[in-house]
Amino acid sequence: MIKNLVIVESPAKASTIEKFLGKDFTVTSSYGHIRDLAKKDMGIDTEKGFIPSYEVPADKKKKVSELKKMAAEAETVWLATDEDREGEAISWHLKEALHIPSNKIKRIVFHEITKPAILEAVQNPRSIDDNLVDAQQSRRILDRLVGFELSPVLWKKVRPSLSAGRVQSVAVRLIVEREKEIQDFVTRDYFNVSGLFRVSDGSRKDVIIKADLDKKFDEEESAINFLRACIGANFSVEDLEKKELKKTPAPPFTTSTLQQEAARKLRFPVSKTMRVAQNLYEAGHITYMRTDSVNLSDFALATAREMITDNFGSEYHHFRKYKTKSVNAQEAHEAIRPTYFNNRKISTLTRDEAALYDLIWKRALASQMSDARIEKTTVDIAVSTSPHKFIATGEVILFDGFLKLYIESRDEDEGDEEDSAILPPLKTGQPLWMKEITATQRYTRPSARYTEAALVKKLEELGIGRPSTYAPIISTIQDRGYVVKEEREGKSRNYMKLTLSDSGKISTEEKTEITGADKGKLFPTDIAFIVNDFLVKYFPNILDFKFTAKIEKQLDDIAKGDIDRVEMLKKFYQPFHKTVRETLETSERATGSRELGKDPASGLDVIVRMAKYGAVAQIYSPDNPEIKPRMASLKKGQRIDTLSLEEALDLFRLPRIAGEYEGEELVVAEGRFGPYVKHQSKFYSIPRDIDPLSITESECIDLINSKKDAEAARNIKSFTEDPSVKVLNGRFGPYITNGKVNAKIPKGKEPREITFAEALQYIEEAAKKEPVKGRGGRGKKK
DNA sequence: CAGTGAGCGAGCTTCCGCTTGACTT
Repeated sequence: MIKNLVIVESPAKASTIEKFLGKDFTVTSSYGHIRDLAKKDMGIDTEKGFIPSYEVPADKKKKVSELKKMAAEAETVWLATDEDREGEAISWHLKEALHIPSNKIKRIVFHEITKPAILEAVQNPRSIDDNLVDAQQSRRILDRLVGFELSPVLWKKVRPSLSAGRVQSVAVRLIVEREKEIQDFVTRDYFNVSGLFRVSDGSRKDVIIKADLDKKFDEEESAINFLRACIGANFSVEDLEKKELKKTPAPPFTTSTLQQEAARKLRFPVSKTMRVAQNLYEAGHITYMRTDSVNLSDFALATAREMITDNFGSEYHHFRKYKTKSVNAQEAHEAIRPTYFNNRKISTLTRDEAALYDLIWKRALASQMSDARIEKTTVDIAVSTSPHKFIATGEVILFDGFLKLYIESRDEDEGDEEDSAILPPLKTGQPLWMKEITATQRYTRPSARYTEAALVKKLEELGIGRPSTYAPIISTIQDRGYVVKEEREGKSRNYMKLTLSDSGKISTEEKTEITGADKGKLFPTDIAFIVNDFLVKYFPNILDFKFTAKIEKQLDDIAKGDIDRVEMLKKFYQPFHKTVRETLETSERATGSRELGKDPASGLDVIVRMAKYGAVAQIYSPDNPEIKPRMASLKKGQRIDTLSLEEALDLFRLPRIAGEYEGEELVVAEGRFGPYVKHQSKFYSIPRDIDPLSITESECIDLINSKKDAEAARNIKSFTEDPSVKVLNGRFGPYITNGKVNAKIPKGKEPREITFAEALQYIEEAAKKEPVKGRGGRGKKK
């Protein structure tokens, strides 16, 4: 008999809480949601008030029957699921699915796992908030309607098995639009001017300071003119400004900021961050890792204060309460922090766990530390022959504060880091000597492609997705073939560097740099472009970046009891469903077809489009179906949106006939393993250094003969009794084979002297030793 | 491994947000 049964969502949470509550309480967990909409007929009756039909998924059946038994035995059931929309719904589902009578139920909530918080929650039970549950059900139903009506449209109009949804389709849109932006970007070049100046105050050694010109030149000519003007000019300190700056620590981690920092500082993919954080959480080292809150418990604030004063002194402590910025935060948990700040290092952790723990520890503690105070000096350097000025900056840390512990990293596209050195003491009017001035050609850059973490950040800003779904979204869009994470090589590009030296000479140098190389970024696939264009065209409101925010507002109104759930769903579904029906009837099949131009040989049209087995280039006549179209698959790395006419025409240059040998054609073509020559139904790979488009007849014949020679050298002995049985020379020395089984040759036996009978015998013995070779394929393929 | 691409039709795919394990070539 159980007196008090407490149900929470997470088993790790359950064991912690059990310790706080004492003997009269048994604490168990639901492992998240226990029911979901049925798959059949969408699980929603759209005709009659959007009535959902729920069922317990197969992998939850056991858990639910366990919970049912416990609930029946208990005097009181405390539903202690999270204090947010989903948590409220889980409590309601528990009540319904476990058939718990209302008078046995007490609903309690807390958003930090500390003893006072739990005890207070038990003192203040309430009942289930039906409005909040309604809001969750509306969210769930709407997502199902969108996903299960939109996806089949894609199956029909684009390709089977594709998917669309409120969250994933917007994530894909972000990536596609960024890629288009990059494609359409027109680079501009300009010249950056910087100078090195010598400062001398007589007594000490000369000091060199670096300063940048306040003007960028669009033309090489004006850059050179400026350098010329600097020859023999006087340079002096025109103005000197000192300003005190304040730097404030970042708030403690939420799921999204943890994912971003772990990506920048530790190079973790978001999935790894979550896996490692889960380990730390289950071992009791950190608080819950799926949270949108920056709040710290009173216990955490007090222990942080103690830790900081003891280790750095009280001047380093600054009490701070952070407010969540993101609009849709539900704040059911604390920020991510170490459970105990005095656990600086934990010896039992793996390297990854230790690195992530260290990051969490520092960030949480630094958030309670003082601001850093920095003195920033800006020096304007006048040029006697020009109105432009050089500007040098220097920084001195007056008080380090939180910087003692933690510096937040920045993304590469958030602007160049200023190199602020320490400046020597300077006075207004002081002369400076020019050591060198350089004008370097630079190019403007488009926005950077999304990394996983940058996409999470963007989604969070738009209020799309939740802490528990950020990592799964990244996997989903990759699993569905919309996005690939990969490395792409850049191109080399020349730039000019003009240098004026202290001897008064200007030299010009041409240098090269690599541009456009990208690593670990998210790239859209061909199908992503096609699906996105299709969805944006026919379902602009669903694909609107503000769609989720609009829905969230309505869900809030439902939670407040201001609007009715059925009304809200009806208002959304009626026009949406109408558009789905019309799109199915009227829209053209989307192939992402692009016209590239004319084939000079035939005068026919050349297009590139998506076909059944992938992207193809096609030469055809749109007016005359009698002419059979020619098609060729795109090669790896080629994409519909970037393929040029020349590249498309190259695809049709193979297969070609390179000549004749022994009365048969030499066919040159490209296969899965690269280019090959086919002759007498045998295949000969063409090495990398020969271009298959220009390989000659004699080169083909050489290839064939050298392969035949190699095979002859391999063949030690064959038998007329059975031509499949051979003695061959392999990588590890001579062996016997019958095409299926390979056998070793006993020591001391001369390979040339093996008889047919001996060969058969060795093969039989070898077959017994490893009877399952090639048949042992057990495990299922994912 | 060396190429496919017509058309028919059965039966399948698919959403988001809560939670953890169970799996190895």
